[in-house]
Amino acid sequence: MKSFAAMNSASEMPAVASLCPEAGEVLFPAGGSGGAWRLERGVVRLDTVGRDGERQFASLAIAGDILGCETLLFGVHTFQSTALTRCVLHAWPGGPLGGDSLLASLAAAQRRAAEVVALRGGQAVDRLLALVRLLADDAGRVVLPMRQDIADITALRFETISRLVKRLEQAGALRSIRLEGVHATRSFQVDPACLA
Amino acid sequence: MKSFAAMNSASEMPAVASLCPEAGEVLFPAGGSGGAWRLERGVVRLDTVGRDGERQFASLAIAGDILGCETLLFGVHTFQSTALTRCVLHAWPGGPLGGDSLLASLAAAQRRAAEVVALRGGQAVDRLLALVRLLADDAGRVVLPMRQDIADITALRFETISRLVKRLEQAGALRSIRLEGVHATRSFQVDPACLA
DNA sequence: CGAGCACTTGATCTATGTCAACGGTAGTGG
DNA sequence: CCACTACCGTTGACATAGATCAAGTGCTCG
Repeated sequence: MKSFAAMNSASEMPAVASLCPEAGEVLFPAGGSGGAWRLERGVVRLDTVGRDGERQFASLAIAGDILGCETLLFGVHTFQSTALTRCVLHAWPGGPLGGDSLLASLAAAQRRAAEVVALRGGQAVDRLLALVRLLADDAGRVVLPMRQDIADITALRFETISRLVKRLEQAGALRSIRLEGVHATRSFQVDPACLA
Repeated sequence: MKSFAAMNSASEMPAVASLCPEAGEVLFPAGGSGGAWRLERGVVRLDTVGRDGERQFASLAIAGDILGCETLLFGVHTFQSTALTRCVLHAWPGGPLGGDSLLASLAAAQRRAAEVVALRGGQAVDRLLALVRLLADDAGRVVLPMRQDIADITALRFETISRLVKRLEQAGALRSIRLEGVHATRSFQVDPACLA
């Protein structure tokens, strides 16, 4: 399977400086090259991939996170990355790579990892709400990944996620909104009381 | 914020060059200073700490992992670290800090984080076995953390862990052994078939 | 020798998983 | 524009892994 990045870099001689994948697209396969990127907008899941191709959720990247930092050392991606919503990425680092930006990236990765770990413990509703909080923008709007991806992230089942989202909607914690180019069941206005 | 270069100067080197905490000891409180350390032996849990002092499991460090890398940038620890078994740590880095060692540390942290995430999904027995595999040494011996800590790591309950350990013992997957200075219920020889 | 933990074990409950059928939406091709 | 088709999501009935509650037991260390 050709990756999004491969298709783009192959056709354009100068290395591309930004990517705009759609939801569902594989950005980089595990073991492939592709350099490091800063995720400007959107949500990306990282997975480990077994020999038989089965993928296991490993981590989450959201706006501001660095993807593929390890390629600067090994040349290849440790994880497979898949866009869960429409994304925007820029090549990273823009300028010369300093120790400080690496350290900042490391610290951010650790904090993100801790958040992902927290998404997999406790009551099911709380996990879903924690994810919603993580993905909501300043205005309290969220574009959720599809039910199955939420399930993979939270270690629950997609039927459970479906029921919980409905319950939160009926409780007024989420209000469905329509956003251009986004599946109707995935974009919500979050009740302010549920945030922070 | 202190710079990368400033933290590298001789005046900022830690006074102590190694630590040997016992199981249960808090190594560094969240928000405290203490520099970076390489965990040579043992297991350490990292927790986020709320205002009311409640701690939430965030990650795990095992032999070879770097603790408190972020102090090189921020000067303080992001997480509270607690020894789960007897440990040995050395100040890190020993020599001058290169970009490569930072990158290697970042890559290692990401892989460790993915493993921790995996410990919180799937059937309870499989999670416990995955942890055992993670902690076992080359000879197939493990010193497990206490039941409650295993429960925190795997997002299960200590009663469940207790039952599972017993079940694995009765199935022959684990055989209790006695090690000097280790609680009798925590050291095991792992059946080779369970590893790899 | 006694106190305090850590661990074990049993009985019972329930949140979530599982299975199965259906419904809606978005994209496709006529 | 409409019909077709694949997904994706919803919903119900039922099953069960693991949680919860409640006694005990037995290390370990003072």
